[in-house]
Amino acid sequence: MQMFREEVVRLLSDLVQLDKQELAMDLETPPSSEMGDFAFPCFKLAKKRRQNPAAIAADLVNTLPCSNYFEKIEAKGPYVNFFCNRELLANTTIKNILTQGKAYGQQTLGKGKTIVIDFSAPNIAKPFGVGHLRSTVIGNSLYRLYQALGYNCVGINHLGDWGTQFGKLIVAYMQWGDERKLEKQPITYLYELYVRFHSEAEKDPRLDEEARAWFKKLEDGDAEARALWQRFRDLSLTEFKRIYNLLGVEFDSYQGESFYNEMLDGTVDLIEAKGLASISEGALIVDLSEENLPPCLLRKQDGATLYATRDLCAAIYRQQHYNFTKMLYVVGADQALHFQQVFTVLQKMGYEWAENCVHVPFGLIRYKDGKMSTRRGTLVFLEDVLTKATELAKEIIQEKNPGLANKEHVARQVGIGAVIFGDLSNDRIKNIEFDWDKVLDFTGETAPYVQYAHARICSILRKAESWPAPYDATLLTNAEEQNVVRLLARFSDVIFRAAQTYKPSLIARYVLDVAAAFNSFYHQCPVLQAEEASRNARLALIDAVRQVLVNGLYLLGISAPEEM
RNA sequence: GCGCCUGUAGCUCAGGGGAUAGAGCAACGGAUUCCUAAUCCGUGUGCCGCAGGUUCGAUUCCUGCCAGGCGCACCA
Repeated sequence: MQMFREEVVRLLSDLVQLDKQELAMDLETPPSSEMGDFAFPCFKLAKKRRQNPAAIAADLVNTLPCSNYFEKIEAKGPYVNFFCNRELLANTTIKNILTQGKAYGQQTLGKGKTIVIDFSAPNIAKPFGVGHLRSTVIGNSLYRLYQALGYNCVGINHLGDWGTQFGKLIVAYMQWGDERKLEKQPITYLYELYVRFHSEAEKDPRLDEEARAWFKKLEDGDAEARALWQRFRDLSLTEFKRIYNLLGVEFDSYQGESFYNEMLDGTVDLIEAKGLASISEGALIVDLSEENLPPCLLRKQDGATLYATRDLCAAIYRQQHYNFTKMLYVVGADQALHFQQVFTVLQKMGYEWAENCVHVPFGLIRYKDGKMSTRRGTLVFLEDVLTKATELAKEIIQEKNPGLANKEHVARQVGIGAVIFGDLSNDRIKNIEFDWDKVLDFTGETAPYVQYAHARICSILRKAESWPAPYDATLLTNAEEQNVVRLLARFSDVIFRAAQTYKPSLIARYVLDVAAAFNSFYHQCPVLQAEEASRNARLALIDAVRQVLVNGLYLLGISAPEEM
């Protein structure tokens, strides 16, 4: 597609007083393929030349030189519409996909640059709820998107393994703890203790004080506190890794908040040395009133550090350690202010790279009656969701394709794929109302829809005798074939835009479009039954679709079973 | 009160300042001697929250208002 775009720019730039950059920006995709592949709007020229845009469009069409890239260039109202040479488009697109394979769509513009992505970051000793799914799958997808652009990616799971909550947990465990229960179902049990702590603390505020004291002890290296903390952390991490394994998510680093414990004093000293810190109401803060922000708290009255302190410390450490050109924080939109404060403090400290830190926010998962709360115990466990989705997928397989080998495995791919896709298919900024019926719906705009298209293609390719064979993609000129080809040609543009806007949803939408275009084609055009030349061209086409679906689903962190 | 985000079909949502605003779900009707019917085709629905502004052109950008969500000092 790029080569066609460049050709349009080349053709127009001789006739139009606009620089090539601006020209390329102005090019549009017409609303319907009947209007061509590229459109150049003449409104800007109309102003410059003080002439009717439609007249300019007509004029341009007459004076444009010929090019074998386009089979037709026509004026339609104020637009000049370019129709790609169908044979050439089909031929280059299919050839590119089939020769590049998994690499199709990838670019190299990030070569030599490092991007740090901070995502998932569940809290130790709390169950992995559906709320954490968002950060995990969005972050994972961004990781893969930036890899596809050639960046060196570092995925960091900034575990919530430090903070006052451990004081609470230690108090709760020492008061009501049961060794055997902990052994048996660590996370669930720790969760129970956590919920119990909060309900009891409402009656007895002294518990909160005790919790704060124990966290202080933990921070000061108290052996008893430390041992309990280590135990909770190890048990939790084991369970998290099981979930990540189900989701197919990996990290380059599990350095959580606790990792920075030893460096915190140094960070606070540094901020003080720069004259940015002050005491307010007994706490150590960075005043941000100049920036119109509430103060950033570095130390509580009791001297213990806070979330912001650790994030500042971590950012500085990561810059030194990874020398990133960009760092993404995939964290809920409810923490927007926090990141604004942290980034502002970094800026005040004189770090120019602060501007390369980006908060990638997303909406909350909510119930009909409100936000999910770990404290109140109104949490849906992610593992339950994954299990139910997998079971449902298995039932459907049992019904539709009882002879399938590997049912278990495929059911997991489909069920979990559906859950991931459900999260990724809409703009991340929107809140999601958690609804079992929707999570467990596999029809319409879902992962199974895309996976099914892929499985069908694989099935045809399996049945095709004497394939691969030489093919002539220039035969792919009918409407259904061209629709598919045009979409396939656009893949790398979509990857670029999705990465640039941090929106995996664009890939999800794209992959739906490709699957839909294929399904239309499938019902309209026979492949195996077609006369030989056409058969081979269509086999090449669907093989290309298969590859793009695999690559696209991969970018979302979803697998593509060959049968389902 | 201040700040950030959201408002598009009955529901859930797409929509790169541009041409006639689109999907899925739900409803109804059709398609399988043929490559997986988890599919496809058809039927209709919109003061694009409201009011101004910028622009040749605004669902898209700006301002104000309304509604909902979130946040605003010792939680993360």
